[in-house]
Amino acid sequence: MSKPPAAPPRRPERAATAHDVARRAGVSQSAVSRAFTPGASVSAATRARVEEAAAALGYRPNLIARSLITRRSSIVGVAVAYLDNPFYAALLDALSVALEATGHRVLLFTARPGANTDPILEEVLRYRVDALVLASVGLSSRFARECRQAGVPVVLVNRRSEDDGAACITGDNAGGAALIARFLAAGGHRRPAFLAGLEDASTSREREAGFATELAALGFGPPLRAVGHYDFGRAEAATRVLLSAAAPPDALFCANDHMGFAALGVARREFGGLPVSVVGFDDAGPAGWAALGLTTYSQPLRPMVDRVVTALMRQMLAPDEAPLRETVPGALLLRGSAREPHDGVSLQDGERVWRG
Amino acid sequence: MSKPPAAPPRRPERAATAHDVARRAGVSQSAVSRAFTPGASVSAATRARVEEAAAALGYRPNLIARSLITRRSSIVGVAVAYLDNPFYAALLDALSVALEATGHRVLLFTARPGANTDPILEEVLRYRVDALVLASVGLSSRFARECRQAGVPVVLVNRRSEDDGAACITGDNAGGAALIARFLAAGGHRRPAFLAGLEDASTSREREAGFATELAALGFGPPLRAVGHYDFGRAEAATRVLLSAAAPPDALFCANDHMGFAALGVARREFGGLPVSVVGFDDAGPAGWAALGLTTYSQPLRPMVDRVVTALMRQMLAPDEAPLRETVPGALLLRGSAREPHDGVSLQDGERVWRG
DNA sequence: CTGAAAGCGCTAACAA
DNA sequence: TTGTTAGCGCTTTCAG
Repeated sequence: MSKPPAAPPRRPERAATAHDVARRAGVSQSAVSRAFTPGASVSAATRARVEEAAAALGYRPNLIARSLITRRSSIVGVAVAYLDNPFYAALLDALSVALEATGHRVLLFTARPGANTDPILEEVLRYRVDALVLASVGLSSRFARECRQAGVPVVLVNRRSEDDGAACITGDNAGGAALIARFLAAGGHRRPAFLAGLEDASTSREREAGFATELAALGFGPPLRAVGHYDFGRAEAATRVLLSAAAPPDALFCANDHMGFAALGVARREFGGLPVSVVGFDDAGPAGWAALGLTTYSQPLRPMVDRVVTALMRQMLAPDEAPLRETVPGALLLRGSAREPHDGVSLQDGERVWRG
Repeated sequence: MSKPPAAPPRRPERAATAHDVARRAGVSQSAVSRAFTPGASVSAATRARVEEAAAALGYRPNLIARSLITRRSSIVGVAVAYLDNPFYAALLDALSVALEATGHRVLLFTARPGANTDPILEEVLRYRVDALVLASVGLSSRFARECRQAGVPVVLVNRRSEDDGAACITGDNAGGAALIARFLAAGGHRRPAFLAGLEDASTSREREAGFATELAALGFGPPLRAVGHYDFGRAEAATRVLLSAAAPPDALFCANDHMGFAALGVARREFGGLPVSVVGFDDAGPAGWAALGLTTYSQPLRPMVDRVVTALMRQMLAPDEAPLRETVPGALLLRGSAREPHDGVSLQDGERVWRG
């Protein structure tokens, strides 16, 4: 007769607690706590016994319980819209890495572009996050006040808030757009057009204003215009409308790269005979792919993320100082999707750029 | 004399607690708790008084405290590698939405491709997450055991684990790769090549095996081969090597779309004269962009995410049942980057597909 | 350096 | 339906 197979190891009813470890190690529960607290004063002997018992029991300190008492969760709430836009995916990636380096975790909230984000933010505050980062997500002034009252620092990325209680880190929307206007003019374009994102997004508005103002200064009339709502399909449709016009534009500045990719596809596949320059904004990953090659004004990821983390830390350490409001300069990267002026092209970090 | 400006409202030392609300509403603290618990029995009158007091004090239930006692955090840990790969960005987006619909939040962990993920997972378990989703991230068998002991369901996406304690949801690696082999053969290609991802990733290995096996069955010798490590730059370099050979391949099956985009760029920009078909795997967003048009075998996002959520729920409700292990079938989407056979092309949901 | 004791803010029996 | 009571697992004084 063979022995019956051993019963599978029953999962314990509950995870081991500091108490269990203490009992097994023959020390007090607070000794266990201290053994797992970096700076605490524990003798080597105690620590060793605790560690052994902890290992035997598979003990893992409960961070939930810890944050209850320390009132710090080490969690940063991050709300992102447009995760299908590679720029925001990359931003989230970089942000997550940077926050992990400061000992924080990311609690992710995906916001739907049009929708009201207040309920989401309401929810995230219940988790007692240490801070909030909103990437291309709006913040109502009511909610900004609530966050201030709750003592939760807020950093907006790529959005400007009316409320000055929140830090804002943005790319150089106005400057970049103006540079693009000069670039297109210098390249000999006569009929520039603008493809807008969401009408109520500060990014799209600032880029359009910068573009139109500079064009006017250069003696152009108001540019042609269509709205892509920061949506790929709608940007394709808008591009079709623009290029089908009796007098189509010879240059198209898209409010972001994501729409630029859409415009590029339509221009190349459906209007192949028509020479139209396409310029984007962001320098999202695919813009640099050889198969696409989208000329674009960059929002440099690393510097922006660094600023976000700095702003966060500053507000956590000195809540009474004014929040950081910074504009991070980018560069106009020449990738081939737009006809270029003869002058002003230079090399920077291996990339061809235009300085004007 | 004008009055001095009113002092800015001092942020309260601490957030209001259920106790504060109770005192103000003239009820017990547990009444407050019940007023904020969906199914609890509270009279309309009590609820009204509580809600009023809560609103006045800006009270927000502390979810940390709640999870301490309920032992459920409503948080799912999600570890993702390759967020720069649009497929995984979209997967995360869809997953986040699906989990929010089931009342869960996503605690995000970004894993670096090569690195050991155990320390990260160790950390995430301390947050007492209700479950763990690993997207293209490995799970050591030691860690799989730890999760089982801790009672934390684990779902792997696009990874197979040796350990059968974790649920696995994958695309049809073998079937898709075999279909691609038949597709290329039917299209008249003579020298197919394979661009591998990471050598130790189950995705790349299964796709290569399926491809090579089917080619052999069709009478081909072993395909040419290069390794791109699922990295854009290295995939470009590998493509260059393949296409520079004395007898270059006339078709290139890339282990994923991300490398396919790299290959497409190199093939089109650097080897324009050379007719080489490129096929990917995933159907990542840009594959469908008109400007790129990558023919690829899809891993359908929604069905996969649905399965992930199902697997998660099942393990949370019935921890003793065997975890789900499912392969989600895709389709070979014809986007123009590969020469096509005359026969077998059909239409499905507005997409041209090849069924073989 | 160590242990005892007092909570963090909340939920969940249990009586009333 | 309500209030009372006892913790969830941990950190943090405070004595010793």
